[in-house]
Amino acid sequence: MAFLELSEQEIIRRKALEELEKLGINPYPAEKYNVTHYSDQIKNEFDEEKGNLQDVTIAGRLMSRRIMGKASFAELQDEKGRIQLYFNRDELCPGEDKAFYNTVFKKLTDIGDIIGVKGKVFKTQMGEISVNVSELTILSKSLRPLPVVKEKDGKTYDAFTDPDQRYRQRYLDLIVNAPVRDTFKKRARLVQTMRNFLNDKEYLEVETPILQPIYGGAAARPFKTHHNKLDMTLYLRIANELYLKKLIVGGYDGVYEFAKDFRNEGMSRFHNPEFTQMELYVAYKDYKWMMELVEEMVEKIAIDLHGTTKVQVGENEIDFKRPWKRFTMFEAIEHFTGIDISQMDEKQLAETAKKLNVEIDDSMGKGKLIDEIFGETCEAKLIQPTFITDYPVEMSPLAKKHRSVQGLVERFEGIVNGKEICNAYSELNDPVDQRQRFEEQLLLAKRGDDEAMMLDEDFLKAIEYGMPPTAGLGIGIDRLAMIMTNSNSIQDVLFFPQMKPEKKMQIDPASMYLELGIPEEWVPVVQKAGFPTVAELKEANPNKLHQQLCGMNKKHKMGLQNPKPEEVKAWIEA
RNA sequence: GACUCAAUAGCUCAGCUGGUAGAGCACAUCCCUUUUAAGGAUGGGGUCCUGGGUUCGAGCCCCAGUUGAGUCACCA
Repeated sequence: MAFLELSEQEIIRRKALEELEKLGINPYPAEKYNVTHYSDQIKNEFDEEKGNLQDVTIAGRLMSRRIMGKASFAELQDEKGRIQLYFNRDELCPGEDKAFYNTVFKKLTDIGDIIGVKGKVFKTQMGEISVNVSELTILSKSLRPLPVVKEKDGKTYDAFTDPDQRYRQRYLDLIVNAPVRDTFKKRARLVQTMRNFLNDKEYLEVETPILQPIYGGAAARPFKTHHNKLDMTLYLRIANELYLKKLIVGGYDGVYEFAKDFRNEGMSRFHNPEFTQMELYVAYKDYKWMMELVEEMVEKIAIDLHGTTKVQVGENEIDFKRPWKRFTMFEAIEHFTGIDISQMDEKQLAETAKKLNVEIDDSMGKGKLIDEIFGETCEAKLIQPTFITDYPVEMSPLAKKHRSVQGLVERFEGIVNGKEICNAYSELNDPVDQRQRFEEQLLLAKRGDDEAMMLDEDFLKAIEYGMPPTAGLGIGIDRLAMIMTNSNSIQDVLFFPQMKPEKKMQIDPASMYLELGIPEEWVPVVQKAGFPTVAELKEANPNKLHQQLCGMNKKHKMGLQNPKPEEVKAWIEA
């Protein structure tokens, strides 16, 4: 009953599929197809004077067709780009029988089909390098029409832009919007550069559990799940910090992991429930050393991706050239507000926050207040890469106390384009202090902070055996990818960002209709008539339904035998 | 979670004060020179997001819902 749910264009394509099969052409052949060239290679290597590339085979998706009698032009898109194809009837069909050109190519091939062509490269009168096709193979017939996007001089016509469709059907976005493919290549390159950089330093890439009995290492709400056999609650990790530090205890001097983390929080253009973070821990180092590593690594990524340290992000040109600006948190606040809060107590901080229109509540301790003031007054103004150092101890239960300033820890965040991209500490390796900090977190939790950390005995046990002084880093790969690809939303650097499921119309299976005595061929017609469920059918007016069904039979020329009115009545009353 | 905006043909979008649903591309038919957003002519295609309401009459007005986007909140 295809015509009831398919669009006209889909029906036409299905018919073309049948026609191909009738002609003995398999629209989905099993054999491998020997591709010799990519589109970009042909465009780069072809030399009219040399007359090279006289026998090439390429494969890809047909993106446009211009048919003019016995000559046609088409565009083929492969992974590397697009190239024009030229089809000439008499060259494609040298003999008497021109059916292959007239029928198979002209009628049964559509935009979106995956095809392979063999031919010789030449330059058209318009000067475009093209392949003169002598052999055409259909490799996969496309049954749905593709959005058609056209381009001229960098101007795009009828762009495929609906974000809902682009994210839910990312493959379409990738087929039709070339810059999207490039964004994800850049993201892959970014990860590769980072990995090479760390491997060159002989740090060990490791994997640690995603399902964790106690979540920790960050301030966030987790996803909760359940293991049936063990009958226990498990959490999807919010960070992998504590496991990586256990590996430092175990004697590796440098470990890192590209980790998918999961946080059960709101979504926005900067937040997806699952996101990727690279965490790195290096023994015998401190946070100052780590700052230099971050600068060097990110600068290298910028150069690798763009050939320069300067990257255009929205309206800002960001320069990742070392060294980056450095501010302590108190300096930054003083710089942007003119207020020195370094000596204030909790009460004074709360008053200052109010004065600066920073929203606060009673659950906030001294550290949280300072953090809020910073977040409100400074963060968005830090466009060029900047390190903010020396955070209040209350906000950083896993960081080592500052070597010279009371009440602070040795911590820094890297801020670029007004957003945090990384977070690092001199790791706390004093087990007595660590236990105390966890206990303070418990107090915060009692005060109402639902992101306070849980006390992790297992982790404490590990560092009680002794962990070397260690520098640790977490760097947000998605955020960094956004900056490096000039993407406005995290959804643009994730292939499949989290989306709400589309609400599907409920449809009862055909068997339920058959039980009512409805002939099989009429079931989809009844459903299409506005009764997708048996329950709804039970409410129908039999006379009206009967007329509706006969009407549809006529309109769609289905050629079915109309049911009698009493039969329709019997279905409804069955 | 709050507020604002959006949803119409396969795609991009018009649609006046409430009165017979439109364009470009895509698709089909016919003709046709190596064309460049690209040949020409003709034609078909709609659950106007869903469900209610107001009205003689709703794509348009009102209410509720679905999905998306933006801003804010939480957060990396």
